[in-house]
Amino acid sequence: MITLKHLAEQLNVSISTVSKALHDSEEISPDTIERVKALAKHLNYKPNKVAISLKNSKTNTIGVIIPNILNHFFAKALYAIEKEASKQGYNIITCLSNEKKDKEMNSLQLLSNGSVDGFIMSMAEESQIANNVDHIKDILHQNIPVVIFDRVSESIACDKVIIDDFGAAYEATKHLLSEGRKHIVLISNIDDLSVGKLRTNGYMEALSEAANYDNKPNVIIIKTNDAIEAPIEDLFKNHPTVDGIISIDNTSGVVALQKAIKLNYKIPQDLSIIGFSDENVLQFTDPKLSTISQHTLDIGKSSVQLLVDRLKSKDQVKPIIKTIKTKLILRETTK
Amino acid sequence: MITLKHLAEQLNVSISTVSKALHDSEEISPDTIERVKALAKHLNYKPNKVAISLKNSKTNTIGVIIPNILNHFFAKALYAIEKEASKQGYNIITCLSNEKKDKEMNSLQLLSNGSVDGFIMSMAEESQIANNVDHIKDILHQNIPVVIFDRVSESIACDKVIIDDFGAAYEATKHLLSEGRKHIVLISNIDDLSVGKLRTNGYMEALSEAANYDNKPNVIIIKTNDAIEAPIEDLFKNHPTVDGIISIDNTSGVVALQKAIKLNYKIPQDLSIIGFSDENVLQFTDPKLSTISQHTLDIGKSSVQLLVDRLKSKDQVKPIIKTIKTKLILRETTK
DNA sequence: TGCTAAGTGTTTTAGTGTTATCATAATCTT
DNA sequence: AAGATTATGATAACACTAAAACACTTAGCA
Repeated sequence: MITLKHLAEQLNVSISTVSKALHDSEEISPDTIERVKALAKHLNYKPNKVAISLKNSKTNTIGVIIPNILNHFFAKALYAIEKEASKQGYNIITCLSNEKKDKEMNSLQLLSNGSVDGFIMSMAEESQIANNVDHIKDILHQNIPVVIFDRVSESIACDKVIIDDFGAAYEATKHLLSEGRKHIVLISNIDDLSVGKLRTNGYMEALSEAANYDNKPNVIIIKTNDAIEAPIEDLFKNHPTVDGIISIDNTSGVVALQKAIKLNYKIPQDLSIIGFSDENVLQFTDPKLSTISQHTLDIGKSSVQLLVDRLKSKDQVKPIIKTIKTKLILRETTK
Repeated sequence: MITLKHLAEQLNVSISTVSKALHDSEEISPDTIERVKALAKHLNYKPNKVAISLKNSKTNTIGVIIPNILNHFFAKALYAIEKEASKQGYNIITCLSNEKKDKEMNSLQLLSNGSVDGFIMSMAEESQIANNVDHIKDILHQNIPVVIFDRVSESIACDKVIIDDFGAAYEATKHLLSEGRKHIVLISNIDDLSVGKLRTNGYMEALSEAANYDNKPNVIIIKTNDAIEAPIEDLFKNHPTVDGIISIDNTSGVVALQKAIKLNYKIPQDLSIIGFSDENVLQFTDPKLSTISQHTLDIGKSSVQLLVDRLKSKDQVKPIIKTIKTKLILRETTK
């Protein structure tokens, strides 16, 4: 690795002269600047990032903690985070908590030793179920900024990026009601998560406000590691009259669609289905699934922007909560 | 941030003493060691990673360059890489080339300034089409180790992790032939990639070896950004007698399955379909897609192991090419 | 003309946090 | 009292940069 020292020795000048020359300092003669730059280019000199980080006490690196990269929502969020971070001159160190609180805690601890300037994260399922957030508060106490997106906790005072989960499910339910649906079921395999509960509440509220809706709310909860298919098959067996399904996670909707097709439901004539997710590989279903789009790219981008703003501002601004608009996208599984 | 200096001042000892005490040096008295450790723990001292990296000229960080994180194969590879790296005490800096050669080159350049000890990457589509690999060779010339997985180039001499693409497609084709299929079509939307070409060759070879197979090979190539659905609909329209489909990417197989169901093909009686990919969300199709599993977790894990070995060994071992076994997994879309 | 003041281009020094090496002082053996 | 042992401290090095110091030249002015 070429260093300032190498350049200085070859040019018979001091290290600082080289440093200043490379920074186009006014103090250095044009001639020297030129000679230094020529040699630097010739030897493909690159300033050592580690040394600069040490000097400046900042790394221009963001720690990103993702609960589950195999979940398309998080893959897309990571995509957006990387893109915006890169644009702003930051690298990202990626950690995958795999929904484990211990791994999440470990990653925060390991990177809070000067490795990163701040964190962007979404909470692991385990942390969220137990509302176990002390490890995150620890980081904040060390004055390392944290931005949490999607899966947040009210007990942490930091910047957050969320969507209006309640409103999104409320709107989707309203839509099915407006289609004249009489038996609307909600399917969730994320009931343990904050966002899951909020979305369920939105569904409940919309139904309770509906004047001429006679059926009781029907929420089918699928536990995290259970098979998705069996409960959905049971649903169609026990309640063949179901005519509206809202899936509030990003897989059960597509499973419901597959099963309904297999059982010869006419979609959307007999049955409407609304999923929850950005467009993704599931778009290849036929008919195409109507979904609530979370605008995942905006979520990722906003998270980076909040963090970068926080890193740049010296004075303590109080926590900002940014809500990203969702959009009900009607494709072919709704009337 | 708490430093050795802080501890030293508070304890009225020198910085070296503190450092030694924290490392359980024999030179330091048990009493002092205890006092130092107590205070360190109390103040939550963590050795500054950046300073240690500077001192040791190594970062324990791996740069990972992924062509497309929205592709399930790469998401899973990243998952495996992160897991193994974490186990071996390395962090990963993730860069997404988004199939662009420029972004790939940029990431390599930006991180080759001491930010990472080595790279794990899979080549961007652009780089691979043009066999544009000088930027990767540059890194190798700087003595920074690189491991390339899946999408490789023969003109680069470095460690690689690949699968037997030819053999995998050959075996799958053989299987369909053994089912007595008479019109086997191959669908590919990765014809520009090295792996795509190899897989296609495997299919061709298997067919050419088949004694009583009368149809010509039929390869449907879908260009990267084109819609997948139209060519597949055309296939069924123009060749309704198709009775075997091999998809060598990880999406077209599931689209073919959807379309076939819609057209009332009985699967697998009338038509067998084999996809190419690990299990993923697509497992929710009904019937379940038979696939060639790439053992993506092994690919990621092996990549990390090769890199770590390379980083640890002083002497130049010549490049290692590791081939991961694939497995034909027969589910419900094959007889 | 001679002195100071200002300007120019460079080097020296110090500091970022850590650790390895060498030095030193105090205590203990013999 | 010389030598060994024990505990601690000082220094240098990693690569870099900001600030201070240093020569040297030139300009301004009595």
